Amino acid sequence: MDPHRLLVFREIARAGSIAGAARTLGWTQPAVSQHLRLLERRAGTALVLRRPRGVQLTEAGRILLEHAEAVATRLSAAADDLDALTHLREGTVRLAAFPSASATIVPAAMSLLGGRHPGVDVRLREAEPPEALKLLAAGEADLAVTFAHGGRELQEHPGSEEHPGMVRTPVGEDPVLLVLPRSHPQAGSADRPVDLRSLAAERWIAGCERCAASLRRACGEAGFVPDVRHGTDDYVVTQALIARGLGIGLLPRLALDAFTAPGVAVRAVPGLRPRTLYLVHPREADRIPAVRAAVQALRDTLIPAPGAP
Amino acid sequence: MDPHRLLVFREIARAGSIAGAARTLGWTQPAVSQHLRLLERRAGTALVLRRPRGVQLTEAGRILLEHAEAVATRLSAAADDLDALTHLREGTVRLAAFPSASATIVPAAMSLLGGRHPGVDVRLREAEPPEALKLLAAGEADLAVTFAHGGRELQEHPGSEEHPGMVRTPVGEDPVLLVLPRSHPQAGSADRPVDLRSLAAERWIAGCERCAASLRRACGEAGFVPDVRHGTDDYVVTQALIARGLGIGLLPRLALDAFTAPGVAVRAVPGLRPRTLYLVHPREADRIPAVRAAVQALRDTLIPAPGAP
DNA sequence: GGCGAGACCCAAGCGATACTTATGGCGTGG
DNA sequence: CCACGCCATAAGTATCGCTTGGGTCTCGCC
Repeated sequence: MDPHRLLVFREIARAGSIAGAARTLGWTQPAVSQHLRLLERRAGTALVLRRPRGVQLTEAGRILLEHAEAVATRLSAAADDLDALTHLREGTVRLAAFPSASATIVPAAMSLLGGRHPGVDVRLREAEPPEALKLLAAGEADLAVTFAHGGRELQEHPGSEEHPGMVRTPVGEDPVLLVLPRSHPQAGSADRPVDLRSLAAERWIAGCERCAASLRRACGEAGFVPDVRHGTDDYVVTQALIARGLGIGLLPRLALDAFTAPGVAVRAVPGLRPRTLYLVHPREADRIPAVRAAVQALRDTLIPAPGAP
Repeated sequence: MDPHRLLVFREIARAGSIAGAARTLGWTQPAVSQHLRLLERRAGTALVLRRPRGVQLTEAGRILLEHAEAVATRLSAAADDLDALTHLREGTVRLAAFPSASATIVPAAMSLLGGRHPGVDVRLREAEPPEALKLLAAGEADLAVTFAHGGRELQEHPGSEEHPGMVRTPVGEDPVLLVLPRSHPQAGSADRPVDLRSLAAERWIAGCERCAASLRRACGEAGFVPDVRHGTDDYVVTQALIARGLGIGLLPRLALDAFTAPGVAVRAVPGLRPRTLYLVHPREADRIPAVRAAVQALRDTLIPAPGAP
């Protein structure tokens, strides 16, 4: 049952004649006639009776016409659905982002995207970079916002981040700042830069594995090994510990944008390498309009930062 | 939205890979790949993401797959329906037949057909030949059982029976018999043939227009003009009048097979031309299996008359 | 760690399919 | 009665679609 012939048959039935169908199709009459002939041969029964003023459907023709109409309706619906997706009247983007981004730039980008394409549905799942990459690989997310410590030239060992088939584009840097208790001797005079070497005797609070590694590397370059007393991924917990004088730590600016505890002071440390922010998605995912639009919204939020709050 | 490509896409989705779809289709891999590429080009969005172990559907692909499944289901249902019609598991024949046939041979043929093909639905509409031909021409009947008076060589004027595009095949002859009251002098001695000339003084009861014309022609050849007193199409009415001695008449054997009044006698008249029975249908209607089967059942009932009651 | 297997893409060639052209039959209406 | 509309058939041609023979990439296996 060749569906193309079925649609030609539908035109014959609608026009009431083979020549009429040929006109609406922009074909010649024998072309339509041959389609009908082959269709009747496969069917094993006459589908129309040739009458002087055109053709008349047989019982088989009437039944076939119902199916043809149903097929045509489905094809039209499919085209409509695809059109809605390509023109962003519909669509879904499953976004995975790490916590401090999920609290700051991602909501801003989602708002921007929602204004541009109200029909596009963005679903956020908060996930640290390694987990976000797993979600991408498993097909459970379309787009991930990740970060990596160290400057752009200092990339970590391949194999962990180098998921095959994923493209990772840097979209900005997030400076790493020193967080101290307000009562700390170096908490005042925000203009004067802090030398990391002056903090060799401090007790430290580290974050996740990769953040702790970044801390150790920075301290190592400053000539000491940090005395890490506590560890937590959560930047609210980190600041609560710092505010109580239980240690000091490094936090990226995005985390501090999301939340800064009243009892802490924030200072810049020259030479401290920022973390790099990335958008990651499967290689061909940028051919999905909704993903492309989400990428654009995130870039517009991050790169020129025209109206980000 | 090319439906053929849509079905290829369904195979890709089902197999989970382009190469797998190619295997089930018996094609090479690039063939399937090209179909997918064109489909994605027309769609304006990626339908699958190429992954190491095959492909993974995007949102657009998942939606398209639903439509593809629906189309495939419809196509399969269409093929099934056509198969049922061609193999006579289903089907409808709208039959038009004149009254005396409708009471005799048509029920027998319908019974025969019902035994051969229980799924075929025959719908009988009783109609005199001119009306039956109108039903055929209007497409409201598929097959007509008609008759024409006069031997096969003596056909009436064209234009009335010569409906264009209709084929008329003779399927038997129906002798015309003389019907007398039992009290009539010539009612006895059934073996002796009756000479029409001996009935010149009788009062006659005529049937329909064409039957009356047939009567007049037969009497004219016998050398007299019949004294027609009454007229009716109904062979029961005719016999009621005859039984009461109100006239005599000619009736075909089929009518007498359907009903013979107790008060009448039936005699053969040598030289009286029988009426010819015909099956009529549109030229191509014999390419409709159900019609062909109905024609065959009617012929089997009429021609060798193996088990006709 | 190099290397084959599997999956995919691209470009080019060829063959089958499908549409066109040309012609004739049939029925209807001016 | 002839001209027109509708349909069928046959042959030609052009397009589409599948194959062939390259290549890249990832994974898994020695």
